[in-house]
Amino acid sequence: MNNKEIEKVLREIGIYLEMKDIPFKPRAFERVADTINELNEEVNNIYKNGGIKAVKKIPGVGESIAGIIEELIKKGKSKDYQRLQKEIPVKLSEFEFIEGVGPKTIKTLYKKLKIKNLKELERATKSGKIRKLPGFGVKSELNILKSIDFLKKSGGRFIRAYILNQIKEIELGLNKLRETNKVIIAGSTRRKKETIGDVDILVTSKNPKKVMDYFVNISGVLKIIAHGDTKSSIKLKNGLNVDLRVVPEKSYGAALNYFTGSKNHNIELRKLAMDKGLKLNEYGLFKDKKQIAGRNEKEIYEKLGLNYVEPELREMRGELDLVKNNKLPKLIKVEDLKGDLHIHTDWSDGSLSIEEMANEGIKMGLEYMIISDHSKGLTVANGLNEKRFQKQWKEIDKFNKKIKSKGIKFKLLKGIECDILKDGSMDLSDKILSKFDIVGGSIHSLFNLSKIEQTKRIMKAMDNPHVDIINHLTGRLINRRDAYNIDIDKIISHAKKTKTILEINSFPDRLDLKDDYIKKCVEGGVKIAINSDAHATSHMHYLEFGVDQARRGWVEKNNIINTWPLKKMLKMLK
DNA sequence: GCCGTTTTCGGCCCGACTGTTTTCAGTCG
Repeated sequence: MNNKEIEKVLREIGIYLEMKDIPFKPRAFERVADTINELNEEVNNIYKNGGIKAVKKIPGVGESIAGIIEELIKKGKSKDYQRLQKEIPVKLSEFEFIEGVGPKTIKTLYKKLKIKNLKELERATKSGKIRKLPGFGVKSELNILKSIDFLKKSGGRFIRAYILNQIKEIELGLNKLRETNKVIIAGSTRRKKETIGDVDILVTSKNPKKVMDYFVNISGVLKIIAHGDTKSSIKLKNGLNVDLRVVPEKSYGAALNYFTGSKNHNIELRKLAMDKGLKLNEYGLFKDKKQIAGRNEKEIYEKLGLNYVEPELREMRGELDLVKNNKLPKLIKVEDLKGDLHIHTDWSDGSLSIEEMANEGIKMGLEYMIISDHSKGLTVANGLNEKRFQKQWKEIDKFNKKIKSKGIKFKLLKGIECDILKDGSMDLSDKILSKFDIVGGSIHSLFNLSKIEQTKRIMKAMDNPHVDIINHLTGRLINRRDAYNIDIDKIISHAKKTKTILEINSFPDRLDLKDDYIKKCVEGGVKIAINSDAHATSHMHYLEFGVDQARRGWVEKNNIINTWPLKKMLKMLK
């Protein structure tokens, strides 16, 4: 069983216990499910290497849950889980995205109407049976129906980079209001997560009602979910939920901290406050009834005896242990990038010429760019053979000469995105690969090899003395395609051994490596490049999202080779 | 069910909003 499956069972056990009104236990299961969701390592491996003792070291896992996990790994099932399923045979996962329907409601629906899945819920809603239940009414029935309708149309999370402009527009509108003072996007958007479930906006204002009235009436609203004095929530036509909170100025920092999350980071902060005899909520840090901090985030951390923690780090991945010793990383910024090592042109599947792409790089203030078109194996992308590459080099030389004569400090380099073939050999010969300034290797075929084969394939490519970088290592497409099956730890340690650089591909639906893997690279001393993989000039600005991803992986400037000046960067290659 | 450099027992983060009630349970973040 993999982590996702184990997580699901534990989370559902928690929901079942909640249905049965059992106190505290649901939280215990939920907590472990959250932890496993964010775990870097497969629980399966932890168990294989260290047995049940190692499993118990996972925070929140004790005697009982460790037993359940062992059972899941050994037998693929859990007696406790099965017993609960038998008692209330409901497809919990189908109800997950129905707004306003939680454990207690699911239980009532089952007990009174024998509703076990979404289909039966929809039928009952349409026949007006729900409104007759105690505690329900016409409105709750309608809400459930709307929620089901919506789920059919969309579902899932949004890629942050693709909806950022829409969010910024809402932010701008709020900023223009006379009644608002501070306006800031909090939540997972501020933590720069690759995908976001909803948007949290925070506003300070002396006239919250006006702000709320404006907000629920902005254009593009499909439905008003809540409309209160200090909190409102809307659903936009594309399905995105946006929450707005208004707080007084003196609570701005506390509220920002609270609504930035993550939830687990906040919970730990509150516990820290409690240890000091204080209370932390979204209105401030309090000693008895007196507010001692909360105007800004920094003073809250300070009063808790901590340095400021950047939003990207607030995921309970060890940041609160490190911050106590002043050992948090100094995160990379987008201005630190001096070059882009992965650019396509109309020589293969890009849409613009070498010169057009290069000019955009100059405009962005980059000092160098690698032209890295596809190799011949990728025929769908008009990949280049040796002859065409040699022709392309002449054009690159010509451009560099022209630039130099104009006195512009910028250089184009000769690169390639070379296909890694099934057996790990490269699409072009070593002889020609040796002539490029920089060689990137990519997998564009045979995504479904076994874990052993795929891992071997990539490791062999790394062994090639000319392959400097592995591009988009795991091949995932967010919301569309899973990563290939690889042994990430083995590959990262092989990258270190062979001095191969790993790419953070900045394309919003790739963002490959993902943050956990980036953190592993940093910890393992593997060098990284942040590249745009641009096929048009607009894509070149995606570098920003690659940097965001890097920051979530605890990356400092020094970990990234394209923060170095050209000469030094080239020295870091094989 | 989990956890502990005060604790192996007695605590467990906290508040807003809705829809149903007529003081509150359920949900959400």
